[in-house]
Amino acid sequence: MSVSALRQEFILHFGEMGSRWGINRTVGQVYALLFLADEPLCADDIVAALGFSRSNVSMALKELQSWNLVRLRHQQDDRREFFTTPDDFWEIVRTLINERRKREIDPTLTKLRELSMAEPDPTDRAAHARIAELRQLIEQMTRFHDDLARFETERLVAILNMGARLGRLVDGAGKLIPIRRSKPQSKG
Amino acid sequence: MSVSALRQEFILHFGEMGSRWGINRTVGQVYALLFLADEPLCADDIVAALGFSRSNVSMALKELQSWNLVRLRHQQDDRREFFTTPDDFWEIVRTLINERRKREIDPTLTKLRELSMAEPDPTDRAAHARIAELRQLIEQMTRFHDDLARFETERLVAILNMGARLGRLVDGAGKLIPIRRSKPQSKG
DNA sequence: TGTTGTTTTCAGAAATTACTGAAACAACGG
DNA sequence: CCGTTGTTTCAGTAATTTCTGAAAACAACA
Repeated sequence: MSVSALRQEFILHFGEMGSRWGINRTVGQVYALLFLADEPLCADDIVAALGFSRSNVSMALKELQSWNLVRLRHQQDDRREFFTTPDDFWEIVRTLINERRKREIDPTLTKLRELSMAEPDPTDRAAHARIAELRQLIEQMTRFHDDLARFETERLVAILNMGARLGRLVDGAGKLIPIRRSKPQSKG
Repeated sequence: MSVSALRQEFILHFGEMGSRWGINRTVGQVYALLFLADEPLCADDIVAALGFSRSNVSMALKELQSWNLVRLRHQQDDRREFFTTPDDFWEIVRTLINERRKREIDPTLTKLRELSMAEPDPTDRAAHARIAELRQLIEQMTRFHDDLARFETERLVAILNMGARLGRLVDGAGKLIPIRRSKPQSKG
């Protein structure tokens, strides 16, 4: 299978960026190919298009599945497995954020909770406090993420588009400006 | 220099997570050590604490400087360079986001802009459209980030703490709900 | 200028990660 | 049960990244 110059360049870019994104070249290229593909592809299509070994493609697909970045499809009267990426870009964004959080943040949060349990040695007073502060910061951010993740896409996009106007909700000292008839609130 | 059990565990964790975060073990451990340190450390302190070679520590410090994650300090009557991490956690968060964006997103945005310039081959119509859509999505998100990045920390934290209440600003169809007496606004 | 204390560079060694081909495995139709 | 078609596993190899020690470069100063 031949790949147009446009696709080629996109695919190669994803391959190169892969290492920065925490995936390898093969995974990056396979994802890019599927992302642009006009119809679902099977493993051998991918081998034909990219020239990796069959087993490498198999590994890459497994990795992409573990990231929830591809969907598996079966076609009528065909035993082969076909793969696509979701059509909805916002779904892809959500998936990426969730998976990265799972891999890059959650294990550290667990560790920080564990560490801030134990009563510190007197010489570690400051370090212990700093660990607790980091834990609180991460908890605050993940709580925010949990809140946003519940919104439907429309609402998220609307908030995104508010951009700088969000600042008007809050005064410079971090106090909420009352919206409609709710009571003013001060921060923790 | 000996390191307490608490610090040790924190440092080892950062070393292990390093590869997921796009830095290597040495860089992760050096950062963790500095993060918990009660006072600025020089390169030899780090060698003594972690047991890496002097040159490896030098590389790691250079890498951390390229990430803007450490501050360089000089002490009275001492030629050596001492390093610290910023005290302000939110500053660290901003730095991390900025640097990751610079490394993981901006190059791709540049590439996508380049690719969506060229007039596509007829067979690439759909792929071209998908690239353009991806470009727009990333532009929308980076624009949002630019907006938020201008806020002072107080304001950001207040927005973070609003969490789920942000959803009330916007109705289910993505329309802004008028705040106070401003005119209703519709999106894009 | 030379001396001393420091940081940086760099070529190669060590460790890790990515990739391959061959074999094992699974599902299905005769 | 066998053969066909497709997927996965795995041991070994290739490629890449990390780390080191030695040497070079640098900066401050007598």
